[in-house]
Amino acid sequence: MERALPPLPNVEKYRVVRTRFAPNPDFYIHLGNARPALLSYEYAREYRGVFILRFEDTDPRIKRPLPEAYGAIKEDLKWLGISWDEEYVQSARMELYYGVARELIARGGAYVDLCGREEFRKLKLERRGCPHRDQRPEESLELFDKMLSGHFGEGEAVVRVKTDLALSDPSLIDWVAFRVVDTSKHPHPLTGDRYVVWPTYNFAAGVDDRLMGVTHILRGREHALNTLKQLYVYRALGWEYPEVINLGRLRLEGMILSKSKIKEVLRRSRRAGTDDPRFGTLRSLRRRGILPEVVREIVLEVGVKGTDATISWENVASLNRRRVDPVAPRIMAVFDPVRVVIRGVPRDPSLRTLRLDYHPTNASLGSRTIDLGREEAVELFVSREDLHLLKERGALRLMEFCNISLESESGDRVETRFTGTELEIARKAGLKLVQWVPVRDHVRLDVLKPEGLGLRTLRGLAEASLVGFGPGTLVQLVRVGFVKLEDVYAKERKVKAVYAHD
RNA sequence: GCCGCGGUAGUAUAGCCCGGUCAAGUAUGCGGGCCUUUCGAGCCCGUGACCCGGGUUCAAAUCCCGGCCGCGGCACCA
Repeated sequence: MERALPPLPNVEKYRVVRTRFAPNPDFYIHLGNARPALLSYEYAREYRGVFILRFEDTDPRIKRPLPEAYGAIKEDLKWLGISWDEEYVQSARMELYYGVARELIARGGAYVDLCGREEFRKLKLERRGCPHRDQRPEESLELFDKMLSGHFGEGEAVVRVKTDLALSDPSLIDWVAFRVVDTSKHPHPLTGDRYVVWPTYNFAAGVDDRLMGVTHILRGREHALNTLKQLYVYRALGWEYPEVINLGRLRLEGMILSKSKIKEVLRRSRRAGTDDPRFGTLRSLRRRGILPEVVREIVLEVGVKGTDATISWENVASLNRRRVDPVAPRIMAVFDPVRVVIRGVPRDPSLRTLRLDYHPTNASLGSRTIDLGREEAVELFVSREDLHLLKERGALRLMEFCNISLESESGDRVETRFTGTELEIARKAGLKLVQWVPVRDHVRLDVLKPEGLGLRTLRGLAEASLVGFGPGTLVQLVRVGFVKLEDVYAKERKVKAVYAHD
């Protein structure tokens, strides 16, 4: 059951509701980004409004855009079921920002400051303005043009928005709206070295929200201060600020979500990709077989709140399992395989050729046959940990096949005897039901499984029919868990999969 | 230097704005039962919590004050 979203504030003030999602394309987006994205989209839809996607790529130096991220983010949004009506890239709107800057300076709402970061900081903490604060707008405009023409190097000149020297929070005082970035050294992936004067987030985002007619902003709580900053631009230009809803953070327990940590893992581990199953990126979740509906469900459940929420992986797995269980084919696979020889299995064809459904209730998934051959002894693999069950009780039930009892065991050779096919007898005897894989016909199966911050490859064997499924299929390995197939090599009889959850 | 947020069962959260319907809801976990050729899923039953202290009130998880603990953010990142 999905919770209904609370109504947006002051919708009646606007002709149409316009919301936006504005990621920095410096990296792939993660579950945390899904919250504002999904909520903004949902609200736009609910109010028959407009949803805008805006790439905020105005820092070619520190948060340098990743060329492939633009497309990857769009892909991830589509995966989530999000579509957008308008799309913008800030680095393509530079002239617009310059125009607004000129107007703001002309109105005395901003000035060009040549004091340098440290000097300004010192003055600011004493609540004193720097000399440039009082220069005439014409002077600032002139300096601004010099900035644009490349006259100043990095750190030599900035445009500051005039706020209030008496502000108790010094970080608000005359914040920087434009700075110089040496794009000959740090070229922007889209515009190269065409621009050297770049708007800061607060300027570009603040201006764009106005220019794009955004009515309701849903963004992270960490932006609370930014709203106050942007308000000075709005006031100076006589604009009215949109409605703002600050959202708390969404974390995923046991998963690496932060960009910096992901990048660190990426640096350290050669085989890790941006969709590494340990990450909380949307592509990682997708790779692990988490359904987009589940992400949606979680985000809507957590709701439109300013409080942080930590989602437990158990919860994610549980929600996903509920949706996946009815449609995932069930296959037997064993890990750490041990060969078990079964004597005395009748050569009855109905016993030696098993026809098994892929799902107990979902008939549309079909079935497969397992041929156990006609040799005197039937040989199967079971998992080593299940061998203990056999040793403890002296007997075991091989699922869908027969009951066996232990005869002898030495080293890796386990001799057992067929004792019948009756499930009821096994039940009454309290035998464990165990999955198995025939020796004469099976495929190799490697499952990549995150364990804490590590990653392990479980090497095992699976029923041969596994190669009949294509990459991307979610299958349930009986008594093991759900895995998503990644690579299926039918000829080589090998399958690679990623562990989804229990 | 400054700004802000939060502390509810093992875990994650709802409720708090607008005090009574909260002897606190949901999910997960755990225990038990039913069902089942999985130790899974489903269904049923059960388990277990309002950080501490003070105040306001007929009544406080909810409002106020203090304390303790945890977390986040800004200052030419977005």
